[in-house]
Amino acid sequence: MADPQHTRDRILDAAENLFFHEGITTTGVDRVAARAGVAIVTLYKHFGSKDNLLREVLTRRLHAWTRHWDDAVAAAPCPQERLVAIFDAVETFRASSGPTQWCCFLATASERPTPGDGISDPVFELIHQDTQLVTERLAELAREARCQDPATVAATLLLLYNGVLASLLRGAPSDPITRARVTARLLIGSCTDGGAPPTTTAGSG
Amino acid sequence: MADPQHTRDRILDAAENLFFHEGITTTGVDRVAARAGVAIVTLYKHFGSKDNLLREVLTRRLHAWTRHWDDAVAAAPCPQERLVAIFDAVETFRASSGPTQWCCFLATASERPTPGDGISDPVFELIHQDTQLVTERLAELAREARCQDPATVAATLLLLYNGVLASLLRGAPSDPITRARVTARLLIGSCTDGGAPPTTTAGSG
DNA sequence: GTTTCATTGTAACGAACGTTATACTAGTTC
DNA sequence: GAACTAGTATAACGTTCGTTACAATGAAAC
Repeated sequence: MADPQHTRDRILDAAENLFFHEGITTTGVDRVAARAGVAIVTLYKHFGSKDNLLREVLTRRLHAWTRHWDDAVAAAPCPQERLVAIFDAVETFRASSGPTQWCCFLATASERPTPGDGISDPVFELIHQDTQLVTERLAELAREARCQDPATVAATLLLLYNGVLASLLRGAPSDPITRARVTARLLIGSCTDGGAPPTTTAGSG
Repeated sequence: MADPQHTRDRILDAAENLFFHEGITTTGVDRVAARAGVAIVTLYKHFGSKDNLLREVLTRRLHAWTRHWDDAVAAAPCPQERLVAIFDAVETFRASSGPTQWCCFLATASERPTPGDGISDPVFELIHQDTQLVTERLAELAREARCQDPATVAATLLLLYNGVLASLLRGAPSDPITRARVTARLLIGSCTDGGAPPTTTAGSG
């Protein structure tokens, strides 16, 4: 036994599952420890506090999400499809990370009191970091796809992306990822010079 | 003094503001009472429990939202715009209900552990009720607007609607309501008989 | 074989929270 | 003025939660 990294990962896994399945405040540290199969003391030796644990969960998740998105973009056949690849990434990410029902960053933001005035909350920093990552990257991909107005396209795709995340929480519409893909292609097709957009968008489901 | 209805409303206002600004679990009953300017005992005389208070807050909010949406639909000049009116309703609803940052139903769902098995949670019933209301109504409006595939149009509008709510929480994109309106019109124009939409035909997923 | 390291079990502290009981005040109604 | 109503103030109970202290176990390192 005694592999610190393995223990650490198990705790992070348990926290991620519980926090974003049952709520962060609702989930006690004891339940996280129990789920991970470790003692509470071990959890505190590794992370120091619940808030710190949450921070590390979000950090890990941000990295994992970025990796999934990178892969999806790399796998896309053309610049237009690279823009849509964000929805493929949501799909594979969800498939890989188990039954986490929805976006950890939005869930955290909704549960947490907004930090007042000049106070900087490291957790909110992470949420903002996630938002900025998605925003900037979409704009960059939109430029590469030669959209007439990359900023607008990026904003609309971000809207669709947020819609997918919230829909997965709400349970409706039933297949938001497919809907987002179809809508995104329609949008991209209507605003790029190059192309007669494909008339059939059966897609790479 | 001594107007029970007024007291009741004040408590509901305070609860709505605090619950969906700082989180439900995070907000204590004492803070709600203090914000409403009433004693904790009065709060319990009126609502019996925190969970019951939350239920009534959500109920009132669902009714208010429905009314706003009704008005927006009634004010729209044509069937196509009646479909888009949901986004006008979000705008006026937000303007009227103060700085509540985001959809109370989604926030509640994200904070609350999913009820297991056959257990029925009245709060989750309300959330589901909200989802169903929006879904059915959008489908009905889509039929009235003579969309080729009303169900698909409704699903996409629901996706955009969810996107608006999540975007308002996240703070990006900056003006999600306008973005949603533009996207919705593009979508509706591309699938109704009447208009001369862009050449793309949205595949039926 | 002692030291070191990762981990465990138990117990407890202090704070916050949901909730209730008791006793009290002020206005309304008859 | 008695009865009723709406609300207040204070205190407390039981629970849960985040966190820490203490003593102990077992495996690897030298």
